[in-house]
Amino acid sequence: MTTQPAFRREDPDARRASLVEACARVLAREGAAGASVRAIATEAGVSPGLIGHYFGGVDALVAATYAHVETRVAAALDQAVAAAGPEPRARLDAYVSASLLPPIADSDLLSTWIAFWSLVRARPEIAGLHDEQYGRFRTGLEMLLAENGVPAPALRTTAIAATALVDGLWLELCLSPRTFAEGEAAAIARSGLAALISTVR
Amino acid sequence: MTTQPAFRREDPDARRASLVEACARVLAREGAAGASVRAIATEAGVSPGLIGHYFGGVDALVAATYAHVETRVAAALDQAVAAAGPEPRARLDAYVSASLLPPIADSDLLSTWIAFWSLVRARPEIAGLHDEQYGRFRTGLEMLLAENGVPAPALRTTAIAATALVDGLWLELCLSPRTFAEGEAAAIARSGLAALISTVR
DNA sequence: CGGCTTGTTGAACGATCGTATAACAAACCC
DNA sequence: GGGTTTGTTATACGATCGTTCAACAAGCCG
Repeated sequence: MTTQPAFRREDPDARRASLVEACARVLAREGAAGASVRAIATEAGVSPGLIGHYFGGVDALVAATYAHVETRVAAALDQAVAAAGPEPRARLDAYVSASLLPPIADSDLLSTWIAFWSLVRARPEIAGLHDEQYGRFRTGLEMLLAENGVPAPALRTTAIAATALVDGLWLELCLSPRTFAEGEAAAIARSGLAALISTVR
Repeated sequence: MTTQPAFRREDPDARRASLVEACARVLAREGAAGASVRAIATEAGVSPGLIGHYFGGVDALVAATYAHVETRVAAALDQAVAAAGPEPRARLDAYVSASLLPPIADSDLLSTWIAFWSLVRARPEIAGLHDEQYGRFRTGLEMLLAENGVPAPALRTTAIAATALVDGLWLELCLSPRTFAEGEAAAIARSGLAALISTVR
């Protein structure tokens, strides 16, 4: 009889990734209040001490989880835009629609965002992470708007308004999906965006 | 020498209100993670057991705090609209501007909102509270939009878009005020709203 | 003034929190 | 294979969590 190993030594990056994914699952299932070191470690099938070993604390793990999820969202949006073809308007619509349809418009994702927002308010050093992420989204949108004929002077404010429109819809859609019919939020965002563009062009 | 009373018996409603206000202060200062029974009781100058006595648990107190803060916000918005005079467009602009200027656009308020959003996700029975309040806001906005010539068929979607625009700006303004110049968010919201209206009228 | 009601206290409870750390063992090198 | 490294486990620790409850006393009523 061969005794199987009690545990495996994983590649550090793979281990970190699995902890991040476990954290995201716990946040989605139990909310920010339930995302304890023990709960996350159990979810990852790992000893509690390992979280301290890799991240030093829960807050850093939550921040890393947010960064990871945000990266995935950005990648999904980029892919949606790329798949929309060369037409500027189709690209912009694809960006907005993808933001408000699964898998990005997902209640579970909101849990990660809420946990991170709590951190932004409580830990000033984490606020910078949010500013970076928000700036990245806005810059991407500015490029799409420029393609669509929005003049440079109006680019910043139009992008801010469009981001707010999409974020506000996304938030409400995640908080109470029953408010909207299938795909309604995306449709509202598309026509709202058209209105924003047409008056500034 | 007269010994002063060790405590006072307060009117139940007054006591509830003072606990709610203490909860809001703790949420603003320490965030959702720091809003413990003991912290709130200390903030209110009261024994920990009293929170259980009046609210039965922390979650119910947070929910009551959200309801209270939301009522104050709604009252402030109503007052801003009333003070704007009879002109429909001025009333609508007043509503939007007040939403994005102090005291409503206040980082401290966001803490209460975040704590409540966490509850909405974790406690299904609390989700109804959110739906009610969101519906109230949207209905109020629908009336202002109707005054401004938005036709009935477009009322619902326009109000949803406008609410999303304002909420998205409010959220971002509270999370990182440095992104915006003084009053910039309100100005963006006003012109964005003008765009939404003009294309649907 | 004396008794009653009950708002309020403060301590105690068990559970769970985050972190630190000693012991173990898996993987690697020589 | 034996020795070394270090990823990993498991436990222990003190702090803090939410809740409960018996005792106390403030205010009211007869």
